[in-house]
Amino acid sequence: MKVTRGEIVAAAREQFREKGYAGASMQDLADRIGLKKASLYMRFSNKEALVPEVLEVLLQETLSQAEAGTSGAPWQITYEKALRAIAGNLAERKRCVGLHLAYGVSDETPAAKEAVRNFFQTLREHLIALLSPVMSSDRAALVASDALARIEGATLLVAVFDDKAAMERAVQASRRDADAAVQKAR
Amino acid sequence: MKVTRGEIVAAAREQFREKGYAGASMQDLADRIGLKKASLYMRFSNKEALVPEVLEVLLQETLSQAEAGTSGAPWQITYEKALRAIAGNLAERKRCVGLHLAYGVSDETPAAKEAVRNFFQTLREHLIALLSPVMSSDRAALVASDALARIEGATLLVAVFDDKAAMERAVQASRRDADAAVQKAR
DNA sequence: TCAAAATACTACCGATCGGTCGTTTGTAAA
DNA sequence: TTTACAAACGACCGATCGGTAGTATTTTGA
Repeated sequence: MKVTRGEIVAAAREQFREKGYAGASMQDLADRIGLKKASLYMRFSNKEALVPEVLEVLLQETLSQAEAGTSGAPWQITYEKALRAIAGNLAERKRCVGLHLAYGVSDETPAAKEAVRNFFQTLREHLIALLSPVMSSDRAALVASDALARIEGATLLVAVFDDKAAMERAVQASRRDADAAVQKAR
Repeated sequence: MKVTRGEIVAAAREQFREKGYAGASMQDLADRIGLKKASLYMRFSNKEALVPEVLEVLLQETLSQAEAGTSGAPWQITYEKALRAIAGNLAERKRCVGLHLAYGVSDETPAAKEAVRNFFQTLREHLIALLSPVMSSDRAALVASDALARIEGATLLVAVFDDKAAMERAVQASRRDADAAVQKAR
Protein backbone atom coordinates (compact mmCIF):
# COMPACT_ATOMS: atom_id res chain seq x y z
CA MET A 1 0.00 0.00 0.00
CA LYS A 2 0.85 3.62 -0.48
CA VAL A 3 2.17 4.52 -3.85
CA THR A 4 4.14 7.73 -3.55
CA ARG A 5 3.29 10.82 -5.50
CA GLY A 6 6.78 10.75 -6.96
CA GLU A 7 6.21 7.29 -8.40
CA ILE A 8 3.01 8.43 -10.05
CA VAL A 9 4.67 11.48 -11.53
CA ALA A 10 7.63 9.45 -12.78
CA ALA A 11 5.35 6.97 -14.49
CA ALA A 12 3.25 9.76 -15.97
CA ARG A 13 6.41 11.30 -17.32
CA GLU A 14 7.22 8.10 -19.19
CA GLN A 15 3.69 7.86 -20.56
CA PHE A 16 3.71 11.43 -21.78
CA ARG A 17 7.12 10.95 -23.30
CA GLU A 18 6.14 7.83 -25.18
CA LYS A 19 2.58 8.63 -26.17
CA GLY A 20 2.09 12.36 -25.74
CA TYR A 21 -0.73 14.01 -23.82
CA ALA A 22 -3.62 12.71 -25.92
CA GLY A 23 -2.10 9.25 -26.30
CA ALA A 24 -1.49 8.66 -22.61
CA SER A 25 -4.39 7.16 -20.69
CA MET A 26 -5.21 7.28 -17.02
CA GLN A 27 -6.09 3.57 -17.08
CA ASP A 28 -2.69 2.71 -18.52
CA LEU A 29 -0.95 4.90 -16.00
CA ALA A 30 -2.88 3.33 -13.13
CA ASP A 31 -1.96 -0.14 -14.36
CA ARG A 32 1.74 0.72 -14.53
CA ILE A 33 1.93 1.93 -10.97
CA GLY A 34 -0.24 -0.89 -9.65
CA LEU A 35 -3.27 1.17 -8.78
CA LYS A 36 -6.87 1.12 -9.85
CA LYS A 37 -7.96 4.11 -11.86
CA ALA A 38 -10.25 5.37 -9.10
CA SER A 39 -7.31 5.38 -6.71
CA LEU A 40 -5.23 7.37 -9.14
CA TYR A 41 -7.98 9.97 -9.23
CA MET A 42 -7.67 10.22 -5.45
CA ARG A 43 -4.19 11.63 -5.91
CA PHE A 44 -4.64 13.70 -9.05
CA SER A 45 -7.99 15.25 -9.69
CA ASN A 46 -7.66 14.91 -13.46
CA LYS A 47 -5.29 14.10 -16.28
CA GLU A 48 -4.32 17.68 -16.85
CA ALA A 49 -3.13 18.05 -13.25
CA LEU A 50 -0.33 15.60 -13.98
CA VAL A 51 1.34 17.91 -16.46
CA PRO A 52 2.57 20.68 -14.13
CA GLU A 53 4.04 18.19 -11.68
CA VAL A 54 5.73 16.14 -14.38
CA LEU A 55 7.32 19.27 -15.80
CA GLU A 56 8.31 20.53 -12.36
CA VAL A 57 10.19 17.31 -11.63
CA LEU A 58 11.82 17.40 -15.03
CA LEU A 59 12.81 21.03 -14.53
CA GLN A 60 14.35 20.45 -11.11
CA GLU A 61 16.20 17.41 -12.38
CA THR A 62 17.56 19.33 -15.34
CA LEU A 63 18.60 22.38 -13.37
CA SER A 64 20.30 20.35 -10.65
CA GLN A 65 22.24 18.40 -13.29
CA ALA A 66 23.18 21.66 -14.93
CA GLU A 67 24.47 23.22 -11.75
CA ALA A 68 26.26 20.22 -10.28
CA GLY A 69 29.89 21.12 -9.59
CA THR A 70 30.08 24.21 -11.74
CA SER A 71 30.88 26.78 -9.07
CA GLY A 72 33.85 28.86 -10.12
CA ALA A 73 34.13 27.25 -13.53
CA PRO A 74 34.45 29.50 -16.59
CA TRP A 75 31.19 30.42 -18.23
CA GLN A 76 31.82 28.23 -21.28
CA ILE A 77 32.04 25.12 -19.14
CA THR A 78 28.97 26.01 -17.13
CA TYR A 79 26.98 26.83 -20.24
CA GLU A 80 27.91 23.62 -22.02
CA LYS A 81 27.03 21.64 -18.94
CA ALA A 82 23.61 23.28 -18.89
CA LEU A 83 23.07 22.49 -22.56
CA ARG A 84 24.07 18.92 -21.93
CA ALA A 85 21.67 18.67 -19.01
CA ILE A 86 18.84 19.82 -21.25
CA ALA A 87 19.91 17.47 -24.02
CA GLY A 88 20.23 14.85 -21.30
CA ASN A 89 17.70 12.11 -21.44
CA LEU A 90 16.45 13.17 -24.83
CA ALA A 91 18.93 11.17 -26.83
CA GLU A 92 18.54 8.02 -24.77
CA ARG A 93 14.81 7.96 -24.49
CA LYS A 94 14.23 8.93 -28.08
CA ARG A 95 11.59 11.49 -27.31
CA CYS A 96 11.47 14.72 -25.38
CA VAL A 97 8.75 15.02 -22.75
CA GLY A 98 8.71 18.78 -22.97
CA LEU A 99 8.40 18.92 -26.73
CA HIS A 100 5.81 16.17 -26.82
CA LEU A 101 3.73 18.01 -24.27
CA ALA A 102 4.31 21.35 -25.99
CA TYR A 103 2.69 19.95 -29.09
CA GLY A 104 0.06 17.96 -27.21
CA VAL A 105 -1.54 20.61 -25.04
CA SER A 106 -4.03 23.10 -26.42
CA ASP A 107 -6.48 25.74 -25.31
CA GLU A 108 -8.66 22.96 -23.96
CA THR A 109 -6.04 22.27 -21.30
CA PRO A 110 -5.03 25.75 -20.21
CA ALA A 111 -3.31 24.74 -16.98
CA ALA A 112 -1.16 22.28 -18.87
CA LYS A 113 -0.43 24.81 -21.54
CA GLU A 114 0.75 27.34 -19.03
CA ALA A 115 2.89 24.75 -17.29
CA VAL A 116 4.61 23.95 -20.58
CA ARG A 117 5.22 27.63 -21.19
CA ASN A 118 6.67 28.13 -17.73
CA PHE A 119 8.87 25.09 -18.15
CA PHE A 120 10.53 26.28 -21.31
CA GLN A 121 10.64 29.88 -20.11
CA THR A 122 12.54 28.83 -17.01
CA LEU A 123 14.97 26.77 -19.04
CA ARG A 124 15.53 29.66 -21.36
CA GLU A 125 16.06 32.10 -18.53
CA HIS A 126 18.55 29.76 -16.95
CA LEU A 127 20.61 29.76 -20.13
CA ILE A 128 20.26 33.52 -20.50
CA ALA A 129 21.53 34.03 -16.96
CA LEU A 130 24.65 32.05 -17.81
CA LEU A 131 25.34 34.15 -20.89
CA SER A 132 24.43 37.58 -19.55
CA PRO A 133 27.76 38.19 -17.80
CA VAL A 134 29.63 37.93 -21.09
CA MET A 135 27.28 39.58 -23.56
CA SER A 136 24.37 41.96 -23.70
CA SER A 137 21.13 40.57 -22.37
CA ASP A 138 19.46 41.04 -25.75
CA ARG A 139 22.08 38.96 -27.45
CA ALA A 140 22.03 36.41 -24.63
CA ALA A 141 18.29 35.94 -25.11
CA LEU A 142 18.71 35.22 -28.81
CA VAL A 143 21.67 32.86 -28.35
CA ALA A 144 19.91 30.97 -25.59
CA SER A 145 16.66 30.68 -27.53
CA ASP A 146 18.44 29.36 -30.57
CA ALA A 147 20.37 26.85 -28.48
CA LEU A 148 17.12 25.59 -27.00
CA ALA A 149 15.54 25.29 -30.43
CA ARG A 150 18.59 23.53 -31.79
CA ILE A 151 18.63 20.91 -29.05
CA GLU A 152 14.89 20.29 -29.18
CA GLY A 153 15.06 20.05 -32.95
CA ALA A 154 17.81 17.46 -32.70
CA THR A 155 15.33 15.21 -30.91
CA LEU A 156 13.55 14.89 -34.25
CA LEU A 157 16.63 13.30 -35.80
CA VAL A 158 17.03 11.10 -32.76
CA ALA A 159 13.39 10.00 -32.86
CA VAL A 160 13.12 9.45 -36.60
CA PHE A 161 16.61 8.35 -37.62
CA ASP A 162 18.05 7.26 -34.28
CA ASP A 163 20.78 9.78 -35.05
CA LYS A 164 22.20 10.41 -31.58
CA ALA A 165 25.24 12.18 -32.99
CA ALA A 166 22.94 14.99 -34.08
CA MET A 167 22.27 15.79 -30.44
CA GLU A 168 25.95 16.01 -29.65
CA ARG A 169 26.48 18.27 -32.65
CA ALA A 170 23.64 20.49 -31.47
CA VAL A 171 25.28 20.90 -28.06
CA GLN A 172 28.72 21.62 -29.50
CA ALA A 173 27.40 24.01 -32.12
CA SER A 174 25.35 25.90 -29.55
CA ARG A 175 28.43 26.35 -27.40
CA ARG A 176 30.37 27.64 -30.41
CA ASP A 177 27.51 30.04 -31.19
CA ALA A 178 27.85 31.49 -27.71
CA ASP A 179 31.60 31.82 -28.11
CA ALA A 180 31.16 33.57 -31.44
CA ALA A 181 28.62 35.95 -29.94
CA VAL A 182 31.14 36.94 -27.28
CA GLN A 183 33.89 37.51 -29.88
CA LYS A 184 31.64 39.59 -32.06
CA ALA A 185 30.61 41.81 -29.16
CA ARG A 186 34.16 42.89 -28.50
CA MET B 1 -21.72 15.41 -53.51
CA LYS B 2 -18.44 13.67 -54.03
CA VAL B 3 -15.77 14.87 -51.70
CA THR B 4 -12.39 14.65 -53.38
CA ARG B 5 -9.54 12.67 -51.96
CA GLY B 6 -7.50 15.85 -51.90
CA GLU B 7 -10.04 17.59 -49.68
CA ILE B 8 -9.95 14.71 -47.23
CA VAL B 9 -6.17 14.71 -47.11
CA ALA B 10 -6.05 18.47 -46.66
CA ALA B 11 -8.47 18.31 -43.75
CA ALA B 12 -6.60 15.39 -42.21
CA ARG B 13 -3.42 17.41 -42.46
CA GLU B 14 -4.99 20.18 -40.41
CA GLN B 15 -6.26 17.74 -37.82
CA PHE B 16 -2.88 16.06 -37.46
CA ARG B 17 -1.19 19.42 -37.23
CA GLU B 18 -3.48 20.69 -34.52
CA LYS B 19 -4.05 17.55 -32.48
CA GLY B 20 -1.39 15.06 -33.47
CA TYR B 21 -2.02 11.48 -34.50
CA ALA B 22 -3.63 10.25 -31.29
CA GLY B 23 -5.60 13.43 -30.76
CA ALA B 24 -7.15 13.52 -34.22
CA SER B 25 -10.39 11.58 -34.58
CA MET B 26 -12.03 10.09 -37.65
CA GLN B 27 -15.41 11.41 -36.51
CA ASP B 28 -14.06 14.94 -36.27
CA LEU B 29 -12.41 14.63 -39.65
CA ALA B 30 -15.62 13.33 -41.21
CA ASP B 31 -17.58 16.23 -39.73
CA ARG B 32 -15.15 18.81 -41.10
CA ILE B 33 -15.36 17.56 -44.64
CA GLY B 34 -19.12 17.05 -44.49
CA LEU B 35 -19.15 13.28 -44.59
CA LYS B 36 -20.41 10.59 -42.30
CA LYS B 37 -17.71 8.54 -40.66
CA ALA B 38 -18.67 5.38 -42.55
CA SER B 39 -18.29 7.24 -45.83
CA LEU B 40 -14.83 8.37 -44.82
CA TYR B 41 -13.91 4.75 -44.25
CA MET B 42 -14.95 4.08 -47.83
CA ARG B 43 -12.08 6.24 -49.01
CA PHE B 44 -9.43 5.43 -46.41
CA SER B 45 -9.44 1.97 -44.93
CA ASN B 46 -8.19 3.18 -41.57
CA LYS B 47 -6.77 6.15 -39.71
CA GLU B 48 -3.20 5.12 -40.28
CA ALA B 49 -3.67 5.16 -44.06
CA LEU B 50 -4.17 8.91 -43.91
CA VAL B 51 -0.62 9.54 -42.76
CA PRO B 52 1.34 8.56 -45.88
CA GLU B 53 -0.94 10.60 -48.12
CA VAL B 54 -0.86 13.65 -45.89
CA LEU B 55 2.92 13.54 -45.84
CA GLU B 56 3.11 12.94 -49.58
CA VAL B 57 1.06 16.06 -50.28
CA LEU B 58 3.11 18.04 -47.80
CA LEU B 59 6.32 16.80 -49.38
CA GLN B 60 5.27 17.65 -52.91
CA GLU B 61 4.09 21.06 -51.83
CA THR B 62 7.34 21.76 -50.04
CA LEU B 63 9.56 20.54 -52.86
CA SER B 64 7.67 22.45 -55.51
CA GLN B 65 7.90 25.64 -53.45
CA ALA B 66 11.59 24.99 -52.98
CA GLU B 67 12.27 24.53 -56.67
CA ALA B 68 10.07 27.30 -58.04
CA GLY B 69 12.15 29.65 -60.19
CA THR B 70 15.56 28.57 -58.96
CA SER B 71 17.04 27.29 -62.21
CA GLY B 72 20.42 28.81 -62.80
CA ALA B 73 20.49 30.61 -59.46
CA PRO B 74 23.62 30.32 -57.28
CA TRP B 75 23.50 27.51 -54.75
CA GLN B 76 23.13 29.84 -51.77
CA ILE B 77 19.90 31.23 -53.16
CA THR B 78 18.51 27.83 -54.03
CA TYR B 79 19.45 26.42 -50.64
CA GLU B 80 17.91 29.27 -48.71
CA LYS B 81 14.76 28.98 -50.76
CA ALA B 82 14.55 25.30 -49.89
CA LEU B 83 15.03 26.05 -46.20
CA ARG B 84 12.34 28.66 -46.39
CA ALA B 85 9.98 26.23 -48.10
CA ILE B 86 10.48 23.76 -45.26
CA ALA B 87 10.08 26.47 -42.65
CA GLY B 88 7.08 27.61 -44.68
CA ASN B 89 3.77 26.99 -43.07
CA LEU B 90 5.35 26.13 -39.74
CA ALA B 91 5.56 29.64 -38.46
CA GLU B 92 2.06 30.61 -39.55
CA ARG B 93 0.25 27.55 -38.39
CA LYS B 94 2.10 27.30 -35.11
CA ARG B 95 2.71 23.60 -35.36
CA CYS B 96 4.59 21.36 -37.73
CA VAL B 97 2.64 18.45 -39.17
CA GLY B 98 5.77 16.42 -39.74
CA LEU B 99 7.12 16.87 -36.26
CA HIS B 100 3.76 16.28 -34.64
CA LEU B 101 3.40 13.05 -36.58
CA ALA B 102 7.02 12.07 -35.92
CA TYR B 103 6.30 12.16 -32.22
CA GLY B 104 2.82 10.67 -32.53
CA VAL B 105 3.45 7.50 -34.45
CA SER B 106 4.87 4.41 -32.81
CA ASP B 107 5.53 0.75 -33.46
CA GLU B 108 1.79 0.20 -33.31
CA THR B 109 1.41 2.15 -36.55
CA PRO B 110 4.31 0.87 -38.64
CA ALA B 111 3.08 2.17 -41.97
CA ALA B 112 2.71 5.65 -40.56
CA LYS B 113 6.10 5.41 -38.92
CA GLU B 114 7.75 4.48 -42.17
CA ALA B 115 5.95 7.28 -43.98
CA VAL B 116 7.28 9.79 -41.47
CA ARG B 117 10.77 8.43 -41.91
CA ASN B 118 10.54 8.63 -45.68
CA PHE B 119 9.21 12.14 -45.49
CA PHE B 120 12.08 13.50 -43.49
CA GLN B 121 14.62 11.41 -45.35
CA THR B 122 13.47 12.88 -48.66
CA LEU B 123 13.61 16.40 -47.27
CA ARG B 124 17.08 15.76 -45.97
CA GLU B 125 18.26 14.30 -49.25
CA HIS B 126 16.88 17.27 -51.12
CA LEU B 127 18.98 19.62 -49.00
CA ILE B 128 22.01 17.37 -49.32
CA ALA B 129 21.68 17.41 -53.10
CA LEU B 130 21.78 21.19 -53.07
CA LEU B 131 24.94 21.25 -50.97
CA SER B 132 26.82 18.39 -52.57
CA PRO B 133 28.16 20.41 -55.52
CA VAL B 134 29.98 22.76 -53.18
CA MET B 135 31.20 20.47 -50.42
CA SER B 136 31.90 16.83 -49.69
CA SER B 137 28.82 14.67 -49.42
CA ASP B 138 29.71 13.77 -45.84
CA ARG B 139 29.81 17.38 -44.83
CA ALA B 140 26.67 18.12 -46.83
CA ALA B 141 24.81 15.42 -44.92
CA LEU B 142 25.78 16.94 -41.58
CA VAL B 143 25.00 20.50 -42.59
CA ALA B 144 21.64 19.52 -44.04
CA SER B 145 20.68 17.43 -41.02
CA ASP B 146 21.53 20.24 -38.65
CA ALA B 147 19.56 22.73 -40.73
CA LEU B 148 16.53 20.46 -40.61
CA ALA B 149 16.87 20.05 -36.85
CA ARG B 150 17.28 23.76 -36.38
CA ILE B 151 14.17 24.63 -38.33
CA GLU B 152 12.05 21.95 -36.69
CA GLY B 153 13.31 23.01 -33.29
CA ALA B 154 12.33 26.59 -34.01
CA THR B 155 8.73 25.40 -34.24
CA LEU B 156 8.90 24.82 -30.50
CA LEU B 157 9.55 28.50 -29.90
CA VAL B 158 6.82 29.38 -32.35
CA ALA B 159 4.34 27.03 -30.69
CA VAL B 160 5.15 27.89 -27.09
CA PHE B 161 6.18 31.55 -27.23
CA ASP B 162 4.70 32.61 -30.56
CA ASP B 163 8.25 33.63 -31.40
CA LYS B 164 8.12 33.73 -35.17
CA ALA B 165 11.42 35.55 -35.39
CA ALA B 166 13.10 32.38 -34.15
CA MET B 167 12.11 30.66 -37.36
CA GLU B 168 13.63 33.38 -39.48
CA ARG B 169 16.83 33.22 -37.43
CA ALA B 170 16.95 29.45 -37.92
CA VAL B 171 16.75 29.85 -41.69
CA GLN B 172 19.39 32.58 -41.80
CA ALA B 173 21.72 30.76 -39.45
CA SER B 174 21.41 27.54 -41.41
CA ARG B 175 22.35 29.35 -44.59
CA ARG B 176 25.37 30.87 -42.86
CA ASP B 177 26.34 27.41 -41.59
CA ALA B 178 26.39 26.17 -45.16
CA ASP B 179 28.48 29.13 -46.25
CA ALA B 180 30.95 28.52 -43.45
CA ALA B 181 31.21 24.85 -44.36
CA VAL B 182 32.15 25.82 -47.89
CA GLN B 183 34.79 28.30 -46.70
CA LYS B 184 36.31 25.79 -44.32
CA ALA B 185 36.59 23.15 -47.02
CA ARG B 186 38.83 25.35 -49.17
C1' DT C 1 -31.42 3.91 -71.33
C1' DC C 2 -30.09 0.96 -67.97
C1' DA C 3 -27.25 -1.68 -65.09
C1' DA C 4 -23.05 -1.76 -62.65
C1' DA C 5 -19.82 0.60 -59.93
C1' DA C 6 -18.82 4.22 -56.83
C1' DT C 7 -20.27 6.93 -53.14
C1' DA C 8 -22.87 8.08 -49.19
C1' DC C 9 -26.07 6.95 -45.68
C1' DT C 10 -28.21 5.00 -41.07
C1' DA C 11 -27.32 2.28 -37.51
C1' DC C 12 -24.62 -0.24 -34.92
C1' DC C 13 -20.34 -2.84 -32.73
C1' DG C 14 -16.96 -3.74 -28.80
C1' DA C 15 -13.44 -1.22 -26.55
C1' DT C 16 -11.74 2.48 -24.25
C1' DC C 17 -11.86 7.24 -22.85
C1' DG C 18 -11.83 10.58 -18.59
C1' DG C 19 -14.15 10.64 -14.46
C1' DT C 20 -17.23 9.43 -10.20
C1' DC C 21 -19.99 6.59 -7.03
C1' DG C 22 -20.27 4.24 -2.41
C1' DT C 23 -17.55 1.17 0.29
C1' DT C 24 -13.57 -1.13 2.45
C1' DT C 25 -8.78 -1.33 4.19
C1' DG C 26 -4.66 0.07 6.39
C1' DT C 27 -2.40 3.10 9.74
C1' DA C 28 -1.48 6.17 13.23
C1' DA C 29 -2.93 9.25 16.86
C1' DA C 30 -5.86 9.59 21.11
C1' DT D 1 -8.93 -0.05 21.99
C1' DT D 2 -11.40 3.41 19.83
C1' DT D 3 -11.47 6.90 16.48
C1' DA D 4 -10.39 9.25 12.36
C1' DC D 5 -8.77 9.76 7.88
C1' DA D 6 -6.05 9.00 3.81
C1' DA D 7 -5.64 5.39 0.48
C1' DA D 8 -7.38 1.89 -2.29
C1' DC D 9 -11.15 -0.66 -4.22
C1' DG D 10 -15.01 -2.71 -7.55
C1' DA D 11 -18.47 -1.10 -10.27
C1' DC D 12 -20.27 2.03 -12.94
C1' DC D 13 -21.28 6.60 -15.82
C1' DG D 14 -21.99 8.99 -20.42
C1' DA D 15 -19.16 9.98 -24.25
C1' DT D 16 -16.18 8.88 -27.74
C1' DC D 17 -12.92 5.89 -29.94
C1' DG D 18 -11.76 3.18 -34.49
C1' DG D 19 -14.22 0.39 -37.36
C1' DT D 20 -18.16 -2.32 -39.91
C1' DA D 21 -22.75 -4.30 -41.90
C1' DG D 22 -26.41 -3.37 -44.75
C1' DT D 23 -28.88 -0.15 -47.65
C1' DA D 24 -29.92 3.86 -50.41
C1' DT D 25 -28.41 7.15 -53.90
C1' DT D 26 -25.65 9.04 -57.40
C1' DT D 27 -22.33 8.74 -61.25
C1' DT D 28 -20.74 6.61 -65.13
C1' DG D 29 -19.98 4.02 -69.22
C1' DA D 30 -21.70 0.77 -72.69
